[in-house]
Amino acid sequence: VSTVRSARELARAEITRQITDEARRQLAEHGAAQLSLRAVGRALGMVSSAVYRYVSSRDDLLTALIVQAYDALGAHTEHAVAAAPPDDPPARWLAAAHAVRGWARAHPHEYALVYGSPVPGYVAPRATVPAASRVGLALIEVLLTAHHHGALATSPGHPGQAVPDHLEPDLAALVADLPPATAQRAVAAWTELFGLISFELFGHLVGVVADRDAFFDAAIRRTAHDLGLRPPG
Amino acid sequence: VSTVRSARELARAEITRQITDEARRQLAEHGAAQLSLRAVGRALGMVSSAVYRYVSSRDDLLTALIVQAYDALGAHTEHAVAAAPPDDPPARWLAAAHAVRGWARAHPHEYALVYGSPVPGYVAPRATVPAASRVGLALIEVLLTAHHHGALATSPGHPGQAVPDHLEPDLAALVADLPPATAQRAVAAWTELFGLISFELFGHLVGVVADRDAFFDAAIRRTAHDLGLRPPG
DNA sequence: TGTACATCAGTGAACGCGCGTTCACTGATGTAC
DNA sequence: TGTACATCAGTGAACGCGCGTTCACTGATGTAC
Repeated sequence: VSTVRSARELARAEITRQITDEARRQLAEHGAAQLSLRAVGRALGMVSSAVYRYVSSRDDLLTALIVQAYDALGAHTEHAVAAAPPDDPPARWLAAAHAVRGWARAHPHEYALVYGSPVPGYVAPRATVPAASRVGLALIEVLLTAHHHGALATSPGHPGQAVPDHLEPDLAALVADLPPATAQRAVAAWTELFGLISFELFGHLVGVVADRDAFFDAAIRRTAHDLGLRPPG
Repeated sequence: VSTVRSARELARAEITRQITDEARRQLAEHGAAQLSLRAVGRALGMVSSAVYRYVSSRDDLLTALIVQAYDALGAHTEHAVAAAPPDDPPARWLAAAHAVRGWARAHPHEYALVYGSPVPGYVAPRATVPAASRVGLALIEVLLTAHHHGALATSPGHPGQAVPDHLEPDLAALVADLPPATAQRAVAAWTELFGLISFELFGHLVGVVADRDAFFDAAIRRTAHDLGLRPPG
């Protein structure tokens, strides 16, 4: 009985998937501003009002795409870290950074959707938070693992300067094991990573940086070093 | 005779100014996507087609706003640097950084217009380049002045590692006097600065950083130190 | 100083477009007895 | 196994909106003699 029942449910799930797939395709091609429910329906051969059986509003669809983009980027980054040499902390950090950049360059409009200017009138629901956190958590995991293996040099910082805690409690708890100066640096490194990628994708390196690959790689290596990550041996 | 002639020209200049002013007001309030020639005309009490006497297209108006935003940010930053203690390089760097952040927070939509996701279908003409360069040039000037006054510690970098040149020739010439490692770091510091601000304005620090002012200040101080900038005495 | 002409600002209507969303409806698919 | 009913997917038309841009036009402002 439950199989029969799920026949309709399966069809429903399948068409919902087709709708978000097509929406993602149009997002990738034309950007978030051009995304319209009518166009999605048209591409799937259904009348615009039919789309409303599956999606309650345009914002609803946008939210789905945002979560999917965060998840795709997060998964891509996690896999890259997992594939890096486990006992080489700087290599793991670099793998994460290059994974983020690689995904962003391959999906510029999806990247812009989540890391560019906020869509006017749209407020991201809390449901997006876990997906949005994956890259940050992957980076923290690299640092924590290095620290637990004793592969984290104590961050120099300003000699003798106290490190106040600017972070939110939840995050502070996550990085409690790290030296405070390293934790602060790590958040800055995280923003620098996305700053580099956004500047590249949004055209601000034109006339500034000639060799983007090498520049990015050098910047990230320097950051990894400044964070205290050291290769084995 | 030329005064009479310029009567009409003055009127023209005045109304052109009113149009861009109103456009900027609407940009600040609703964002670039909501900016429309019709709405601007309406607010000024003119019919939409009349606006075309002064502006050749919507893209034309957008370009004007972009240039004005870059110029406003650039001028604000330059003044802040000029007002900082001239013999204190880190203080000058911090003044520049805080000026950029202050302007961005005061004009979030204008900031998003130039540093957020590119407007779909819009291609910035070359005319925007000089205005867009002003913040970067201000930062370079701080470094060069410090260097010429011997207030720039040699950047540690990776010991013994050669520093390849990833920069475009025009920029490389500008920073030719700086140690290569410092120049490379400086470009990364420039992207980090905007990365920090974009993350703050675009909502990515929610749940991450509690005290944004202190976090930003600490990050920029660290960067200034890493760049080799040292206070006098 | 006055007149004929050219320039320009602003009007109002229109073209053509696409959008999000609603609503009453037809048919098909599933459910209960 | 068969019938009466409920659920749901998809249709087609419509509402109401706003946009960028063009075009023939009226009147006012400036120019040349």
